[in-house]
Amino acid sequence: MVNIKDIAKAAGVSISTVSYALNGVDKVNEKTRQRIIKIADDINYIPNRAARTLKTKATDVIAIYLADFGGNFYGRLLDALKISLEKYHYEMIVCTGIKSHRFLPEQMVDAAVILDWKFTTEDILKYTHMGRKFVVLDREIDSDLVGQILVDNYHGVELVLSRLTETKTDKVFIISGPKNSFDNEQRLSHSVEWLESHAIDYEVLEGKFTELSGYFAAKQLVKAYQGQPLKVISLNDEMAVGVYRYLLNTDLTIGKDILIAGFDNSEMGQVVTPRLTSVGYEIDQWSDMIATMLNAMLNDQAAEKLWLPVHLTEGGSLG
Amino acid sequence: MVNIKDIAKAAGVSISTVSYALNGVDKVNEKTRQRIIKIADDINYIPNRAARTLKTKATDVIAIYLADFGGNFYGRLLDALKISLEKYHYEMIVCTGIKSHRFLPEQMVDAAVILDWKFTTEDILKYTHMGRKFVVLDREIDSDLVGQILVDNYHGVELVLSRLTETKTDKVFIISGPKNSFDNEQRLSHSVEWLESHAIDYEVLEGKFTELSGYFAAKQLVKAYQGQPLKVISLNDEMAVGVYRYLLNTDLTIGKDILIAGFDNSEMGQVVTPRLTSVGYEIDQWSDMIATMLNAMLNDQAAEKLWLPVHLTEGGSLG
DNA sequence: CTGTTAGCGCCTTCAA
DNA sequence: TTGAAGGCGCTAACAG
Repeated sequence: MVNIKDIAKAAGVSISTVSYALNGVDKVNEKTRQRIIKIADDINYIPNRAARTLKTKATDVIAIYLADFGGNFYGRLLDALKISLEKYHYEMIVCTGIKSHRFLPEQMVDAAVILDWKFTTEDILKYTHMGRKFVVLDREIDSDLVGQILVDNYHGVELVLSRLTETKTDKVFIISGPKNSFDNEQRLSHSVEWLESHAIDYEVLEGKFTELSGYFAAKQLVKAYQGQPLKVISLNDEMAVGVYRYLLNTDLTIGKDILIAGFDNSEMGQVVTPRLTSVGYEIDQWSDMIATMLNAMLNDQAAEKLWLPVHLTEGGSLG
Repeated sequence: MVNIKDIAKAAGVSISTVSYALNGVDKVNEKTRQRIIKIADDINYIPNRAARTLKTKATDVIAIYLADFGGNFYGRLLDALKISLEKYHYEMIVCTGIKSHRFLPEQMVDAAVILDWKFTTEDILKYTHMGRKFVVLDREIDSDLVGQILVDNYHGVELVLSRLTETKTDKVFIISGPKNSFDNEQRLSHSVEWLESHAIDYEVLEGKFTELSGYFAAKQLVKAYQGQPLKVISLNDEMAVGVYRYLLNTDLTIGKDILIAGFDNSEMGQVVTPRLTSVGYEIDQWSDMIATMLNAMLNDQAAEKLWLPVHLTEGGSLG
């Protein structure tokens, strides 16, 4: 593998001159720089990252941690993050599994974005004290050293429930998600709080954030139907779509007999009829906030805790 | 950040003794080894990966390259690969984007699995000659230095078409996928060959491997329907499910008026009614083959070209 | 403007 | 069984 020494030899200069030339340090004659660059190019020189990292203590690589690659929700965020991080010249890698957490103390990556409930807060704090930088998207941490950018689920719940209960409401059905999901916990607990404080009855149907689990929840809904429109808040869109699908086999219709809203403003929800009313947020905005904060933190600015704004996209599913 | 030197000082030995002790080299007194290990543990020592890589020229990290994280995100394969690679003690990272291709010549990763049509064969061969190892899943390469493990689409097409044409067949509709997909190209070209060699008429409806594109293709099918069952090969399951969905709005039914089979044996296809007949293959087998071959190649054994076996899972969609 | 040199943290040969 | 020392490839003072 060709290295800086080979170039120096070929160019008849010292290795430091090569290093300066290649790194654009303004210390070397323009002509020799061009000559060196040409040679480097000709022999296909690419710097060894390990050596550079060892010296500079920085990799400019940011790792995104996921619990697993199942489901297909995080695809859009990952693609957006890739673009946002590139604006700051960071390279992105995606990791999963406990063992890969080592990359941080090993100094193989400078920082991490956490979307992985298996990555313990304890470890995050430990590595933070080793100089690694973190932005978490899936938990609240009581530390001003850890960046936090969270979907504003509180506001989202309020938007849905106040809209859903504009007309007289005896009861609201909540289709919940899996226990280990931060978003589920937030949406669920705030829904319950909101409904209790407004003295509205509710019932929780347990789901898993999958279309299939929404499909099964819909069976319960149909059973509960007694001639009056049923009001439902589904804690994500996929499950709401499952409800749509189940209702195709019945004579109940969305927007009339079943009034339902979801979260995430997913593509799926935009395609069904009537379109699903959903709490949305801008993925690109999220990824830009993340990249900007990481960049700030890597330049020794303070971490922050921010909420990602949400809005209600109205379809016809609330009538 | 604590290093080998700190441990040496704390233990009152030299750094080489520490290195031996920690790496299990059988050269150091068992008692001092235990003492050293204890100290390393106490002060939370974790070796610096850049330094080790620089010295050993190996990272034990394998990169998986994807074109993007959207659409047909290969979640199941990635999760399986993670497990298979762990058996050989390799770490896995997932990368996307042209710039991250640099990780290979930079020697940040030892090997790569390619599922990314944007990663050119030219670059793969170039990096191969620099000592990096590759297994490609999305193309055939005329080189015995590059590992290749491909879904046996030829056999898959034969299984579907011979089954589909058991009864008298005038014409077969093919719902194709996107141009840049290797699997699409193989399935499509072999379908055409097979049908031509059997003197059966065919028509290609262009799709994109998405449910929505299948939905649109179904409109064409319905137009073409003239009282006789229509025979359809969908080059993946998602599009076939799109056909199911569209037909819900019509009075044609799958398994009677429309006979359809797909590829990939996806979860979605197992849930619809009637279940979708589909060409399946074992993801775990695929990931094990990949990990085993990579491990062999990294131990200087020859690369191979293998085909992943397929089988036909019968649902009711062919009647 | 260019060269010499001292490490970064680790592994490993050679010597004791 | 342990230690000293060289070097992996690169960067960045410091000299010249």
